[in-house]
Amino acid sequence: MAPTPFAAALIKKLSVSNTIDADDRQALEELPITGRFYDPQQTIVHEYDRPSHCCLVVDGFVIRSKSAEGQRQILSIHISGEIPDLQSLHLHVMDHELSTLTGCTLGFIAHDVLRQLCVARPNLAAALWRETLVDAAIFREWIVNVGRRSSVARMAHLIVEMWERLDHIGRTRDGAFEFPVTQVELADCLGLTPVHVNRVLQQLRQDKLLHLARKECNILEKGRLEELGQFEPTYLHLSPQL
Amino acid sequence: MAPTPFAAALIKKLSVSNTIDADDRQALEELPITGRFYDPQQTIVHEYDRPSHCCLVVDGFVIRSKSAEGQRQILSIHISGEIPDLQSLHLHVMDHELSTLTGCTLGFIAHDVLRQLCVARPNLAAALWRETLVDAAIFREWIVNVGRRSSVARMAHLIVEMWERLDHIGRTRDGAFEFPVTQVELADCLGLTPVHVNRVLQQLRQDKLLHLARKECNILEKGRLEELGQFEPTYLHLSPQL
DNA sequence: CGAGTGGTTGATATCTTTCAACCCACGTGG
DNA sequence: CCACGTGGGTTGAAAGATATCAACCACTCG
Repeated sequence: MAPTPFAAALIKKLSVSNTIDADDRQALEELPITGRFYDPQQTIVHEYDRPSHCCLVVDGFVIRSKSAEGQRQILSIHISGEIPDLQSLHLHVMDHELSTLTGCTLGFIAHDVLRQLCVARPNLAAALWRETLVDAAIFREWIVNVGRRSSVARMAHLIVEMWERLDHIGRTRDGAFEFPVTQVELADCLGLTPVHVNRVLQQLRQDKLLHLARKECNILEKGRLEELGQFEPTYLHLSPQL
Repeated sequence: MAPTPFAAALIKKLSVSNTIDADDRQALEELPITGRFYDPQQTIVHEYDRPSHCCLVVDGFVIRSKSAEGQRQILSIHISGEIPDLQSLHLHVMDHELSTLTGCTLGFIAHDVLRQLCVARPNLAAALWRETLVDAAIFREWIVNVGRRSSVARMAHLIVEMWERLDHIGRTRDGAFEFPVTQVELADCLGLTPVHVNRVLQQLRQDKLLHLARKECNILEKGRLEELGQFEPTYLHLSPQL
């Protein structure tokens, strides 16, 4: 059986932080996944839902979010190969919303199937657990980001994080990556106002650190951006050894 | 064998959100755990450490934190029965610091032992995985807290969260609970300044919602505090059904 | 061509921080 | 038993960062 693009994305992403052997790989390739295309800005799973499937991102950007004081806070941005609602395997009620940022190709995997997989292949169970732990590590860093960094540093940190994660699955090209996000959405990631995001981006552009426009992000000075955002990649755990 | 206070705390906490049967319970009671007392403000595990044991909180308060722009951000507060560095089972390098807030009785469990337990008792593996997922859910709520809520709402939310979590393990008594935390530490939880925390607390005291003093927190009007902090308990997943 | 979405701008308001001082309770040592 | 040192809490004035409001601009799509 030829590997589906679904399994391929999942395997590629899992392999970044986990050791996946041939048998694991085969088990993943045989996983029944039903695909579906979603338009931008669509809700995939609502808060309080009790999903029976997990959602695998194959293409596009997916976000998790919840609201407070009428404003939305984006909790995480998910990219190809990730399973943003993997937690629903053990946390039955959704405590936040899952939606598409851009048009997305998604694959849905039944919870039962995943549970069986975890029993049959403990190594994959550990890998999936680990993925949720990396998720949590990123949440921690986002707490620091909105809690303790200035608006410019926040933006710099977010951009470098996205670059690092996308780079490890081969979705960057010389300092640039596709990032079709509006300033309103950036504001929702960073706990800022859209107007202020605009000004922050102008400053970063002026300082020749970053150019974000037309669904594309160009990093001009990665080193200085990292410094500005105090970016320290340990928390991404981008290697099976870490 | 009489159950140690270590196992007892762990079982009590796990039972809040998980279904633990008699065999599970026995397996937990037989777990080799070495106890140790820690003074307040001591580091248990440093950032970049590679721990070989997990740390079980039996008594006292433990925090996870990391720093940015010279300021500390507290990421979570852990209470009796929790294992704050359970993630180190699969994430080998610490991306943050673990330390005591108060004097603490801690129990240390070797990673190997926990891994064996997960293999031998899949139900406990699921329970532990679930605990790390609840952790992540709390991180998400904290992102919302620092990202989108006003200083007063932040404080209200934090206090109600602590009340709920402590209440479920029987550590509250009529609207009050032990909470030996300084204003500086609260500031580090909420992404605020100690001075501002002081003013927020004064306002909450004036409005007769809350009185926090002498290591004790008195909740005067739980309903209005919840409203003020927009507290919605789903994210705590405080029942095996959720 | 017109509507709509996303981006930009300037003026002003608000919230939170900063800084510097002061107070109070507690514990310790002379 | 008092004097002092210390940690935590409190206060006021001023500065700074970010939010708010209300326009306006520039594409793109139909």
